[in-house]
Parts: sequence; structure tokens; C-alpha cells
Amino acid sequence: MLAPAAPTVKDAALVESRRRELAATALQLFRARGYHATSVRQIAETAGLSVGSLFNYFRTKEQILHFIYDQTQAVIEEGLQEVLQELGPDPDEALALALDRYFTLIDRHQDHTVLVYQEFKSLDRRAKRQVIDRERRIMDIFGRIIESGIAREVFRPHPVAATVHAVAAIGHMWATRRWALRGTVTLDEFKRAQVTMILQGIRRHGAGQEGGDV
Amino acid sequence: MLAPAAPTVKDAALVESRRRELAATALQLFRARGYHATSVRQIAETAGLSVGSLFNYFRTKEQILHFIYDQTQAVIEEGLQEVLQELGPDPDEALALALDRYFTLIDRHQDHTVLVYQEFKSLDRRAKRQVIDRERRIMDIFGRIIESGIAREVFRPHPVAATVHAVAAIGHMWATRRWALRGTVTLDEFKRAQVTMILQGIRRHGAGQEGGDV
Amino acid sequence: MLAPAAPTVKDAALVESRRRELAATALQLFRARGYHATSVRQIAETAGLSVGSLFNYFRTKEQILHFIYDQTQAVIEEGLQEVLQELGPDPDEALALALDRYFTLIDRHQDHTVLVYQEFKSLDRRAKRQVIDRERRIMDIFGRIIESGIAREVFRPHPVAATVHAVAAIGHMWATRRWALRGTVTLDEFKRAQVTMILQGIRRHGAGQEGGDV
Amino acid sequence: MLAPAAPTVKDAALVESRRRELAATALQLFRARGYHATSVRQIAETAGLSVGSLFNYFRTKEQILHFIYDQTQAVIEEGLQEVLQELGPDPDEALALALDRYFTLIDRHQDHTVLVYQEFKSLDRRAKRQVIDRERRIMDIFGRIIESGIAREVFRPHPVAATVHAVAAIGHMWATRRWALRGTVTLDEFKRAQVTMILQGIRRHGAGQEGGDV
DNA sequence: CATGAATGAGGATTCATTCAT
DNA sequence: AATGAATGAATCCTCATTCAT
Repeated sequence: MLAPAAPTVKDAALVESRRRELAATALQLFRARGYHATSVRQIAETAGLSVGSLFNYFRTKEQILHFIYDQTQAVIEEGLQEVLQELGPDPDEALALALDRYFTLIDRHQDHTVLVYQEFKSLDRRAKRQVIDRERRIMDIFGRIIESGIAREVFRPHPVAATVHAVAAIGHMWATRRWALRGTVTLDEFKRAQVTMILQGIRRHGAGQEGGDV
Repeated sequence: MLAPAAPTVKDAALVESRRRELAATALQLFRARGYHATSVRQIAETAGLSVGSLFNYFRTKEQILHFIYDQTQAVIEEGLQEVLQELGPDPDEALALALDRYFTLIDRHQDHTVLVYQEFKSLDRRAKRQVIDRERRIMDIFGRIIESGIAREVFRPHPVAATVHAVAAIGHMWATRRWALRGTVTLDEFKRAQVTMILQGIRRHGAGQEGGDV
Repeated sequence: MLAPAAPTVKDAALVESRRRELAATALQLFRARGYHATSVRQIAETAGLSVGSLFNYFRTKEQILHFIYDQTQAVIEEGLQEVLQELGPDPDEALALALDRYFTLIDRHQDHTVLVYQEFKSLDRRAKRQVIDRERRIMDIFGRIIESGIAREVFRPHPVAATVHAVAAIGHMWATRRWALRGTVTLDEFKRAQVTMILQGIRRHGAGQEGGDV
Repeated sequence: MLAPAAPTVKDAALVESRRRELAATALQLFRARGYHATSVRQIAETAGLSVGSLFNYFRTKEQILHFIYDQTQAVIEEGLQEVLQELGPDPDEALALALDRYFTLIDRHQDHTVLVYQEFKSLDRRAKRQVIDRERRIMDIFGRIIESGIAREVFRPHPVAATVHAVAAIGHMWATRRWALRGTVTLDEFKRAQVTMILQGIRRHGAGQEGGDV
């Protein structure tokens, strides 16, 4: 969870709900105009609050950004942890399922995904570290699946980091390269193509299932 | 070429060299501090010019950004066109060579690559379109190689867009996810792993060469 | 007495006690951080009240300041009136006693003394006049002693205003120039030195008692 | 001298003259409305500049305040150093001359004198120290005269700090208590009364000249 | 062509005060 | 009588851009 640090307002439930509203509004504006081009006043007004009120829920503009990051990363991490429970021992199937879920989550949080690429550097050091730590935890989920596949001699023993971050890159691309994909590939086609490529790409014996049957 | 639009100064050679200097300086500053956190004054001073002078070579701050994008994209496109000449008919080998070159170019222009992700939205519509058009041309190079592979029934007939942009995503990741890769994978290891994964991943018969022989 | 103007709350005793508490808290904060750097919210919280409540006891922030001034000036005036009762006819002795009491009171209300110098101008015209009137009354106490001394030809016939305000300046300096005096002079040494200087300084025949016998 | 720290503008002479103008304007406004109640915009506009320009000459509002302090303290210190050259060996006469000059300087810089009392606390630590150091140097000038008088057994051996700061307090009072003195005492009467009181007040043998013959 | 002083719109943030509960 | 959430004017400061020299 993101460090609380809400000024003035004491009603925790109110704080939570207002923060959510504001974050949602801000996310849209940040994506539409960019973080710097979006003024705090715009956020407040779009959310139907006064500037003063906004600052009762976030202490700085940057905190809004951090909150957005934290909130969605949490959802993604939880979503993946959830699917982890359901995974069988077959690395092929496990990775396919995890990838499917990951791509679904990214699809659901496209704006957030792009925003991380764009405005990560606008965070302060502490926030940066938090975001990176969380991202590392998310990557570790795939890392463990792949390592188990390597241990079982199903996957090739390639540098896990390279593979794991390729997974992230390919997933994120669904959000960052929408301009190219929109209209040419559906989410399902995208999933099938990428899952196939990744699975077949890292499998030890090129032979076997043609993957993609997810 | 980037739309001209240099004010006042007539000497074309001077304009070109000054622009290059300024762009190089600006790229470093943008990467170090971010586009918005970098002031035009800083760029000018770091480059050893006066603010007034800078505005003789670029009409707006945004134009500097656009110039940087355009310049590096041109180098990348040319670098790929170059390698295209040398490609034989074997799609496997062709793709491997093109990928290798592409990853090399991205490694050489990491700052630029990251900057595109971060500040693309700061461009105006015209500039955006130009950058996207160029990116599409770059992608088309891979597109043609892959299509030819599909035609020869070497590659699986998956949506080309998905594959092509996966190539981009994986390449860019070398720049955008340095924080994760630095220290764990060398450029050569990275190249080998990704080229293998991509080739094996899209090949029709999973069997065959184990890739990586680049 | 300070002009009433307490809103809403009717219970006079409650009003008085709350005002005292708030004023005491505010005085400390004003001295520590400055009047402008202290927010009403801080005052309320430090005093253990809600902002809303505070505004039931003071209508404006300025009114708090005014109240502090008024309250302490009253104490000082009363303290001096008190000593006036005990004064004998000897102007030398009378002045010495009054000065001693005055310096003691200032020592006890250093924060207030400094605050008057700093934030007098933050009062509105009416409040300013009230504070000045009270200060004049305090000065008059010394004025009358000195005039009586002049009439008895014990003190030199110098402009009384000059002498009287020198007394104030010297007394206040114990508070305003603490940075210089702290650690070098004790209150008693200070008193002895200043009383001696003042008495000997205004006495008609420089000769006579060497003062300091306070 | 005040640490330079002027941004942007390079023409040193221009910086100096603009700073003087701005400081003069600011001093008036600060005195009339108070430091906090005066906006930077007001200062700029009153001085006939744009806000942006003002910030080419001072980096912060506080720096203006510091500059004002520094500038006038320098004048006062120099003025006293000057008179030091002309002093003979007679402590009585020396002190009388120094006091006369000091009171004259304070009269000439009343606004500054009051402002120090009011807004000293608005300075940051470094600036505070600078102002105090300078004030100490000014006090030392009187300190040395008095000590020499004590050494020659002309003045009583009272704590020098107490006397020296009484001098300051009495001098400053001409500025801080104008509201009481204006109209009742002229500068010359004030000087004569205070010089007499101080000299006679600290002299060893109450006898001797009746002072005031300045 | 170069310089650098001037501009002023615009941004984030604070805070005294109000008022519905 | 107490609470504390809401308000929005006002503040300091930055920075891209212009233009006289």
C-alpha cells in the first residue's frame, strides 16, 4: 500500500473514495495531455472539486501520480498472484495461463501502463524505488515459472532476466503501441500470437504442441 | 528530412551544424532531467550559445525534440536499409541479421529510444504523424522480411503486425528496461537470447536450427 | 478590556478560558515560527481544538494577535499601577522601584514584547490605536514619576518623552536583544546596570548615590 | 557585501542599479504594509518592472529583504568607522561623537531600522547570521570606546554588553517609537537628551561636564 | 548573426474562513 | 457548542519566447 500521508481530512473512507475519483480523473488527463501539461486545477475541476479540496487528499501533484502507479500495480500483482494459485505443474500451461492473465490486466490498464513509461522519471527517489520494487515482484512471478520450466528441462536455459523482461515488453506494447495495433489485431489474436511465440520461442525441443491453444 | 522552419539564419551549413550540436546537448539534458524539467536556457548555456541564438536555429523548444526524434530515426532507418542490401533469400538468416543490426542501433541510441516513449506526446500533431510514419517505415522493413518468410512457409502465418511490433518492443526494452538488465545481461547475451526466441518462436516447424548463431 | 466580538458562544466564562488557552498557544507558535508562518489550523490543533471551534472564540486570526497584546499589556499596566501604590516621595527611589518592576514584567513577558515589535503592523487601525493608547498609559506612569522628580529639582529638565521612551527601549531590549545578552548578563546585572545608568543619567547633580542599590 | 547570486542578468552595473531601485521600492512597501502583506508583484509593478524581470535581479523575495538589511547595515558600519578616525583620546568626547553620528545614521535609515525588528525572523539561517554578525561589529565600535573609557577610569566598570546594547536600543527607538516622539521632540533635542543621559549615566564620577555639548 | 534583458502567462500550493452536520 | 470538509483567492516563482542593440 502507498504510504497514507493525507493532510487535513480525517474520514478515512472519504479519503479513500476521493483519492480514487481524483486518481481516475487525473489518469485520463495525464494520458490525454501529459503529466506536466495537466494542471492541478484541471484535475480538481474535472473531478468536480475545488483546488483547495484536492490538496486535502493529496499533498502534491506528484503524489497523485504515485498513487495511480501504486494502485494499478497492486491490482496487477494481485491478479497474477491469483492465477498463480490455479497453476498446475506443467510449465508450458502455467506460463500460457499467466501470460494470458497478464495481457488481460494490461489491456484493462492501458492508460496506466503507458503513463509509467512516460512519467516514471517525474517521481521522487522514494516513489521510484517503490514502483521498481513492485515491478520486480511482478517480474519475479514470471521468473519463477520460467525457472521451474528450465529445471524441468522444458525451457531452454537462457538468461531468465532477458526472457522475463521480454514478457513485460511484449505485454506493455499492447498499451504503448496501440497506435499500430488498433484496428489490425484484436486482443485475442494478439494474445494467441504472443503466447505462441513466447512459449515456442523458449521451449527446449522446438517440437511439441504448437502452443497458442489458450 | 525534418520540415525546415529555421528562422533568420541563412547559412544552411551553419544551421545544420548548430542544430546538431544543440540537439546532442538537449538529448543529454532531456534524458538526465526530463524534457519539461530542462529549460531552453540550460540547453543554450550547456551548448555554449545564448538563448537568443538558440531561437535562431529552432523556433520552439518542441522543435528541438522533434529534431532529435527525426535525426535518430533517420539513422536507424538508414542502418536497417543498409543491412537489407546484404540479406540473402533465407528468411531465417535475414531476420537474424536485421534483428542484430536493429538491436545494435538501439543500443547506440538508447537515450533517444527512451525519450520517444517519454515525450512523444509533447509533439504537435504534425510532428507526431511524422514520427509515426517513420516508425512505420522501420517496422515495414521487418514486416517484409517476415512476410517473405511466411510466403516461403518458413514462418507461421500469424498476424504480421503482432510479430513486427513485438520485435520493436523487445528491441526498445534494451533501452527502456536498462534498470533491470544492467549488470545481469550483456548486449551480446541479450541479442542471442532474443534473436533465438523470436526466430524459434515464429518458425513454422519449431524444429531446425537453434538460432543464436549470429 | 478588549472589544468583545466573540461569535456564537454565549457562556462568558467558557469564552474567557478558551481565549486564554488559545492565546497562550498562539503566542508560543507566533514566537517560534512567526505570525504569518503560523496557521490558524496549527493553533487550533496545538490547543486541542478544531478549527471550527477556534473561530467560535476569535472571529479572525488578527483578533488572536490583538487579544494577546491586550492581555499582556493589561498585566504590565496593572503590575506598574500596583507598585505605584508603594512608592514614597523620593523620585530617585520611586523611579528605581518602578524600573525594577517594569524590567521584571518584561522579563516575564518576553515573547509578548518581541511580538509587539514584529507584528504590530498586522493589526487593523482600531486595534493599533488601542495598543498604542495602552502603551501611552504605561509610559505615563514613568512620565509622572519623572516629572515629579523634575519638579523637585532632582532630575534634569530634559524632554520627558525622550527619557520615558528611553526607559521603554531599554526595558524592551532585554527581550528584543536576547541574542546578544543571553549568556553575558543576568537579569539582575542587567537591572542594576540600567537602573544605575538611567538614574545617574537624568539626575540633576551627577553626584549623589551611585544608584544600583536596588 | 551580500553574496551576489544574481540569476540571468550579466551586466553587473545594471544588476547593481536595478537592485538598488527594487530594494528602495521594496523597503517602502514593506514598511507600509509589512513584508508578508507585500507581494512580489506589487514590488515589481511599483518599481516599474515586470515580475519576471524582478526575478532576474533577486532570486527570492527573501533575498530582497536580506539585501535591504545588508545594504543599510553596511552604510551604518561605514559611517561609524569613518567617525572613528576623527576621534581623539578623550572617551567622553569620543563616545559623544560616535553617538551623535549613530543617531544621525539611524534617523536617515528609519525604515530599515524598523524593518529589522519586524522581519529579521523571515530570513533564513545564513542571512540571520550575517545580519547579526554585522550588528555585532557595529556594537563593537561602541564597545571599544567604552572599554577604553573604563580603562582610563572615566567610565564605570559596568557590564559593557548591557551599556552597548542600551546604546543600540536608545538609538533604534528613534525609529521604532516615532509614533510617540514625532511632534514632541526634534532629532537634535533627542540627541542631546540621550547623549547626556548616556554619558552622565556611565561616567565614573558623576561630576564633570554636564555632557550634551555636542 | 549574436546577445541577453524583458516579458507575463501560468503553475503548484497554502490558508483564513465558512457552514452543513 | 463542536466538528472538519470545502472553498478559492492569493502567493511566489519559472520559463519559453521576443526584440532592441
